[in-house]
Formats: sequence, structure tokens, C-alpha cells
Amino acid sequence: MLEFALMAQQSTKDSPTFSPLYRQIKGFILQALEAGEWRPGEAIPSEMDLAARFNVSQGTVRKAIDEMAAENLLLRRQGKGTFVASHADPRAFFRFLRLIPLKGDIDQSKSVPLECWRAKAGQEAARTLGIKLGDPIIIVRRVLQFGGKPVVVDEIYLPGEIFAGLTLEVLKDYQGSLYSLFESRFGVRMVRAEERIRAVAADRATAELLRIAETSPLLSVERVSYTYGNKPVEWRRGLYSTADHCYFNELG
Amino acid sequence: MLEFALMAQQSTKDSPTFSPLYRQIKGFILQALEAGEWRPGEAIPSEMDLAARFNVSQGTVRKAIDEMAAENLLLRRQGKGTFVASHADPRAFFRFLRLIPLKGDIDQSKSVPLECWRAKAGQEAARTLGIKLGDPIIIVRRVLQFGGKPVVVDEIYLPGEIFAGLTLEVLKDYQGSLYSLFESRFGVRMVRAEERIRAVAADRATAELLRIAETSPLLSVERVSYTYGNKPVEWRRGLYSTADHCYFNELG
DNA sequence: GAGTGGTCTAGACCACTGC
DNA sequence: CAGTGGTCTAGACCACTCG
Repeated sequence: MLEFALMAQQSTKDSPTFSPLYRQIKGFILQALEAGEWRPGEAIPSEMDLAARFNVSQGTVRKAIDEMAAENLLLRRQGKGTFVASHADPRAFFRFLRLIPLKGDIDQSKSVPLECWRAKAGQEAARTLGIKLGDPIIIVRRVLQFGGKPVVVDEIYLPGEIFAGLTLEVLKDYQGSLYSLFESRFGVRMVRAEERIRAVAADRATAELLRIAETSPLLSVERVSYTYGNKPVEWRRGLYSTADHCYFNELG
Repeated sequence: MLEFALMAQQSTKDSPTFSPLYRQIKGFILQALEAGEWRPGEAIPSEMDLAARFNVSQGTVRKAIDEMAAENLLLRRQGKGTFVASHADPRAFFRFLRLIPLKGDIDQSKSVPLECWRAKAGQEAARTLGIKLGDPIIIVRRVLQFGGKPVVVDEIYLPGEIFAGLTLEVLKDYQGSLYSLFESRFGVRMVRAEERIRAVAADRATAELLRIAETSPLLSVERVSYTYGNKPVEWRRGLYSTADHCYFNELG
């Protein structure tokens, strides 16, 4: 990160674009994250360092970092430092997969990639991913198992430009979550997502994969994931068998 | 709220029950809310006032309130004061009902109560609501309409002790959300909830109410709602028709 | 012990609301 | 104008981690 001169044109009253100092600091840190200045898992400079660079007090930097920690962009660890959040952290796993067993403890999950092919973006994919009609996309199909049993079938649409080099072999070789792979191999960190959930009847192919009866009710979970700057980088549709699991959501 | 002497046995190091001052302040404010010292929608004392009462600095009170505002317990309004959050606030509505139309704008919703009767808590209800087996409970059935069409059938289990006096007439007479009614008439404010979502096939009765085909896939949304102090006070099961709507969830 | 984040204070000033 | 929350500062000290 480069050094900064003062930027605080705090401007009393007459500025319609007023934003407090700590938000500007937050913006700079965000930019640096976006630019990959510090990689996921790494420590960012200490609050004192940042305060010195930005010519503000520690408290102001602190407030900026507080907000980013609340948004799961950064992770504070007392006595050690502040770290860029990473999907490699196992705690991040259930932040995006809200599936828990109906009874018993959380069981081991395993991702089984089925297919991975190239295609051109149709109207819906283009609109959702913010790319142009006909732009290259990559489509992945996979099954998620819990405790050895298939529970989810996912179909995942990715912008071909960003995920160039993604193949079925890469997927099969990788241990760990998909987002962890995206982060370490493609430098794309998922920061936020929206899910739209409906109930649908299982088609034949899905029923076979999940080893359930055709027309069984399934959850259809459509997800759009965003990276820094609200940029959509993944569109997926999952079909969840809720025979032994349920989608768990906490309403704050 | 009574005045307080100093409580800050901050105790360096040797206290395993260490908690910072602002959390103790938060605890006191929480207690006062729980005791109904300030009603939903009312203002609580100013930060300066509270600081004086607790013999701490404004900043410490501020941090306590910050956390409570983040938890939607309080609502800050610059220049006016800090207010007890209320379900009467229309913004609170979609915090608990995460249903949006598949296309088009959010349409007007209407709750149509069907039945309301007394019963004794069975094993599951007793466990979920934290009451004793056989304790009185109230069961409400109702339909939620969006844009005039039935979309949700709810079956709601309430502890009879807390909601004594709830009848079908009361429900029918009340305009506004259920939680708003609970808050204003029974002094019970829902603060948090957990939902478990599964896909199920519509039974005949539900299918008729929702005007869909029997065995159509539906979302089964089981919710436990809590008031202050993590006390469960509502258990409900909703069946959502997702023909024209979907459950929307934001993953932070 | 040095360095990190975490808490707390006291005071200044700004932005917003309503009288 | 007074009163509220919102921002920013400077400094002190505590709790935690690691060498």
C-alpha cells in the first residue's frame, strides 16, 4: 500500500458527498484487499502502522477495521494481529452452506465433481453474472455428500474469463471447499451471497443421483455469490434432499 | 432504572469471569428492556444520562448501545435519541418473513386467521417452548396472502401462560403483524428466531387452502422465536407455496 | 519484554432534530 | 438555540501471543 497525503476534506455542512474519515480509511483498505495487496490468511499492518500511514488516530483506523470485521472481510486476533478472512478457515464453511443434519452432529462432507464443461452465456447467465451474451462460461456439476450419502446436486455457472484453467481434474485433485479453491487458485474471494429458495419436485436424473424417488420434494437453492465491490462471480443452483438434513437460518 | 454504584471489579488477570465494562452496561440496559422499563418505540435516556448513571464515560455507554443496535434491539436516530426497537416499525417486517415475489415488486400482505384453540403441550412443544409437559398452550392457524392470493399456511404454538386472552376475535380485529400484536398486547417482543427449512409434499387440506394440487412441493419452514434472554416464546410451522414467491436469504 | 488488539477516559467539534 | 447522536483525537492501561 502506498503512502497517503491527507484526504480529509471533511467539509462541514456543504458537502453532499460527506463521508466520515473512517469510511475513507475503510475504502482504502478495501481497495488494497481488492488489489490483492494482502492475501487471504495473511496479516494486514497493525492498527498503529495504518494510523501512521493515513495520518489519523488509532481509534479511527479501529472503527474502519471494526466494520470490516463485522462484514467478515477481516479477522481480528488479540495479541497477534488482523488477518484477511479466508475460506480456508473451517469456520467459514457453514457461512455459505447452511445445511445441518436433522438429528445428530454435523457429519463430514465431501464434494464429488461430476462434469465440467465450457459454454457460452445465455441471457439469464449473462445478466446474473454481469457479462455479455455469448461470453465464455464454465459449468460444473457436482454432488455433495454428508456422511457418505449424497444430499446435494449443484450446477455451477462461472465466468470463463476469471476461472480459465478450471477443469474436472483440477476439481477432483483439490481437497477442501470450492470457495477455498477459487480463492487460492484464481484469486477470487467470495464475500457475500444471495439465495432464493423454492420447493420443487425431483427430476429423474437428480433423483438417481440422490438415490430418492422421482418427484420427491427438494429444496431448490439458487445462489449468486459476489466478490469485492459487489461483483457477481458465481451463479449456482443446488437441489437439496431434506430427508435427513435441513436448511438452517438464523434471523437476527 | 435505579442508580448504580460502581461495579467495575475489573480485576486484572485473575478473574475468569472477566467481562469489560461496556458489557456490564449492556447487561443493565438489557435487564431494563426485559423488565419493560422502556416500551418498544420509546426513547431510552441519552448517552450522557446513562454515562452519568453508570459512572462511566460516554464512549463506554456508546459501545454498549452500538452492540445492541447491531442486534436490532435498539435503534439510533441522530439528533433525536435512541429508541427501543419495535415490530410496529414497517422495516422490521421482512426481518422475520423472508418471502419475496419471484417477479415484480413486493405486494401487500394480509394475515387471515382461521382458528385459535387451547391445548396441552405435548412432548415436542414442551421441549421447544421450554415449558412443562401438559402446560397450557394456544394454537393458531392462519393463512398469509400476498396480493390477494394465499401463499402461506401457518400453525403457531404459543405458551398459554404468556398469551392468555388471545382469541380468534383478537386476531381478526388486529391490523398489523402478529409480532406487533404480541408486542403491544402481551408485552412480548420477539428478538431473534431460528428457521429450519425442508421441502415437503402438500397434504390435501393445505393444498385446498393454498389452491394448489395435492402433493405439490412446498417449503416447510419451522421457526422458533425467542424474546430477551434467549427465552423461546413461539414455535411455528409454515408451509410456503413457492409458485410465485421464494424464500430470500442473504449470506453475509 | 516487545508488539498486537481491546478497553476506557476526557474533551473537542460536527451533524441532525425540534423548539 | 439546546440537546441528541456521530466523529475524531491523544493518551493510559489491560489482555493476549510469541520469542
